[in-house]
Formats: sequence, C-alpha cells, structure tokens
Amino acid sequence: MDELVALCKRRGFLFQSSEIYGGLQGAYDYGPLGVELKNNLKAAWWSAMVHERDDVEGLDASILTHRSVLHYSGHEETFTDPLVDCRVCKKRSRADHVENGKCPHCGSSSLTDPRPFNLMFKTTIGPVEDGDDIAYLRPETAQAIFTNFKNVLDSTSRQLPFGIAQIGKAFRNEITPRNFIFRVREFEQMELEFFVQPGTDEAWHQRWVESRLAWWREQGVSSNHLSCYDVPKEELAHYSKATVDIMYRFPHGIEELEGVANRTDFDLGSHTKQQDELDIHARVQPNTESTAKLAFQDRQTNRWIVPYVIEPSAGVDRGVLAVLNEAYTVEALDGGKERTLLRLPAHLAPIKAAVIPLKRNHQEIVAKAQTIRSELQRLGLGRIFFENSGNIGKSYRKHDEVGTPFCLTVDFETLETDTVTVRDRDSMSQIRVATPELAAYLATNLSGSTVSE
RNA sequence: GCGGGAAUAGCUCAGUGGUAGAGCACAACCUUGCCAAGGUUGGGGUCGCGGGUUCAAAUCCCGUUUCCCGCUCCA
Repeated sequence: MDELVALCKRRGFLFQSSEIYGGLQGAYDYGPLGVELKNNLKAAWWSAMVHERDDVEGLDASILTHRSVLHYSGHEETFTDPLVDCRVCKKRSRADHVENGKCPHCGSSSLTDPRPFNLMFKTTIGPVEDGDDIAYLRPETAQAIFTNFKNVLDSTSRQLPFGIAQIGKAFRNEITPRNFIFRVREFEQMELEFFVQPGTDEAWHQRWVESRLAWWREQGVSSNHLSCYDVPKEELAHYSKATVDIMYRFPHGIEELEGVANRTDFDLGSHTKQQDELDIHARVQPNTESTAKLAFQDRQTNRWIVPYVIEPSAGVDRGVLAVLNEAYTVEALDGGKERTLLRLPAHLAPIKAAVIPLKRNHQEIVAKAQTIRSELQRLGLGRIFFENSGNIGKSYRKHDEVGTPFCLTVDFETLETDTVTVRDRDSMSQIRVATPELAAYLATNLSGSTVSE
C-alpha cells in the first residue's frame, strides 16, 4: 500500500487535499493522471450500465438535498447517534445503551457527556442562518433517483423492469477516515437503481451480483481477489431485505468494493404520497409531504404497483484503488534490476500512447514526433502524450509506471521509411509500424478488452 | 474520540543544543542514441504548524494538524 501511495503522489494520481495548509482529513484530490484514470473508470461503468443496455436511463441530480428527502429516507434518524466515551476503559458506546450513567463495558461512571455524531453534512441555504434553512449534502446518490422516479418515468415511458443510473459525489462524516482513498468523507458513487416487479426481485438481485462481478473483471480485477459476502440479517441497513457485498482484497484487508442491495419497495414507498392506497410491503413512516405517487401502473390490470428496487452501488474511489492495486506490478529484470509498471487495461490507462523522439535535440525527429502526436490525438482514443525527456530508457520506465500501453519512438529510420518503433508495455517487445497505419493499430489494440481470469 | 508511532528538498533519508546536508529527481547545455547512460552548471527547505525553555532549538518541553497501527464507529 505504501509503495502504491508513493507512486500515486510522485506521478500525479492522487494528492492529500488542502495539503499546503496541513491537509484535510478524509479528502483527496485527483491529479493529472488520476483524473484521467477515474474518468475512464466512470466512462466504462456508464457505457456498461447505460449505453450498452436498453433498459437504463441516466441522471445527474443535485448534491444539495431537501431535508425532507433525508427525513423520509430514514437517514436523519439512522445517521445520527449520540455517543459517550468511557474515561476508564476507553470504549465508546451509544448513549441509549448507557444505563444509570454506567459504562456498559466496565461499569465505570466516568463517562463523557453524550456527543452527537451526525454522519451527514449539513449546510444552510441562503445567506441568513436561522435554523429553518437546513439542507444536506447527499449521503448517497440513490435518494435523488427515487425522488425523480416519476419524472423519469413520465419523460421516457419506461416499462418494468428498468433502471436509473447515476454517478456523483456523496458525503459522509465518517468518524475515522482511513486507508488512503478507501474510507473518505467526500467520495463518488456509481449507483444503479433497477426497478422490478415485486416477486422477481430475488432473481434480479442474483443476476446483478453476477453482472457486477463480471464488470469488475473487465476492469482488470482478478476474480481471485473478489468474493461475495451475504450480509447477515442483523447487519442489514434499515432499507434492505438482502445485501450481497462484493468484497475485494485491498492492501489493508478484504473489504467492500460494491454493495448489491435489495431495497424492496422501501424507498419509493417512503417517498410516495397516498401510501394507504398502495400495497407497500416495507415498513415506512407516514408521509404527509410528498406530492407525487411513486408507483407504476400495470398496463393490463390498471393496478398501481410500487416496484421493488435492486441497487448495485459501487464506490468510484474504491474502484480506482482496486484497479491500481491490481495493476501495480514489480517485475524482476536481468542484471538484478527491476521495473515497476501498472498493467492497467488499455481502456483505463490515463495515457494511451507516448510519442518519443529518440534524439531530443534533433529538429526533424522532434518535429515529426509532434506531428504524429497531434494526428493521433485527433482520433479521440484518449490522451496521447509527447515525451521528450532525452533518455529513451527513462521514458519507457516512466510510462511503465503510469500504465501507458504503448510507446511510439520516432528515430532516424522514421525520417527515411516513415515507420516508428511501437513498444509494448507489458512484454517490452518492439515492432515497426508504418506511420499511416498507427491510427488503425492503436484503435485495434486499445479497445481489445483484457478480462482478468 | 482514546492509546501508540511518525513528520527535515519532489522522493528516500542523514543530521541528539552551535552556519541546512547527501543520493536520486527536476531545469539548462554538451556527449550518447532503444530499456532508469556520462559530464558541467543551476534552482529548490523559515526542518508540518503555534507557543515555551535557552545566549543559541531541526534537536528539549507543551499544544495542534496530518498520516500510519490498534480500539471505537461505519447507511
């Protein structure tokens, strides 16, 4: 982990947030290469979950969230726990578990006053704070999908089953941010809420678990490092009937990479009006404020159905960490040397190809390399990098370290035969490719998906 | 939030009270020309931050911030 963190900083993937002022706990900034990698991962998700399916719509909702949304969702209640600390045994307990002012662990009465631990970030709307203008930064992207359910349904005429997908920031005031970008206070989620007929929910749940595992493998995550955890009933979130966590062997331990939850009709049932007229299975609190009926009218029977929802919810930052960890490789070379490389799948690589003049001060070679770079950049394959460090070996090693799949070296022969050396990151093998064929060569070799076994 | 450890150049670190250092990296120029090459020159640090002790603090003391480990917490 430490080596990976060091590489991330040295090469511009990730920085501690507000670093020059001492750092802000639980917040990280993505640098020049990190933002490319992260964007590529999100694009891969969007492509798989929205574009390649015919039953999912996209959404990009606001982060500022009306208080009532998080009231009826249950978050206002479940995300706030008054806690007390014991000065003797140093354990922390929920205030409602303390009886007669005695520590439930050691019986000592030397306890701190209850302090509220609100896991949601609160802010005020408008310039005057008077207590009534509270809004929350969303603790999950899911809620806005539920509150927009009717809007999306009305504007797209969808039939069940269908889904709404969203990628975006979410905020949780974690007590202990830790483990690099694994647990942070500001993070990004890729969430799908997939609405299904009640009764078909369990089958869909299983399908989505399998589908999501396959997707992670396409991002270069070995199935040896992935596992599923059926969350025991007593650990389930307040909205969940069943949850399967997709676990990944992170450097710090096996932890959740994505959760696939069966949220039943809890969310739509919580946010809908006319709850009494609908057959809601989940236990929801009475809603007196909602103005929309969040239900689906069956075309045959004309009956209103509150769909069940299956939620595959993945952490972008955790995904980036998993993908980096999988790709990070230290390879022994002849002569006792070693090289560090990121074996990223080509579609995730921050830089798709580096164009390198063999001789830094040779005007013709440098000019030719510039021309090749800008022509390849126009193809829209991703970032093509002009690398002119003056040392071919160092250039190769640098691009190994940031996961660039191909290095294209422009040399004296290029000026005569119009060919370049194409050097492959993983095998270090080199071939000559005619300059006019580079576009086709890269298009073919960058799109080939690498599925890890 | 509690306990322990850490913080000196971009990185890895040396420096135990007396002028801020090395290697690598970076920049310029020269040489070389396909896997971290050599030479010359140069830039870069109020030693995490704030107090205190002292003639004098990177160094000792207190506080604080961030990171790491173990608790606690984790929809």
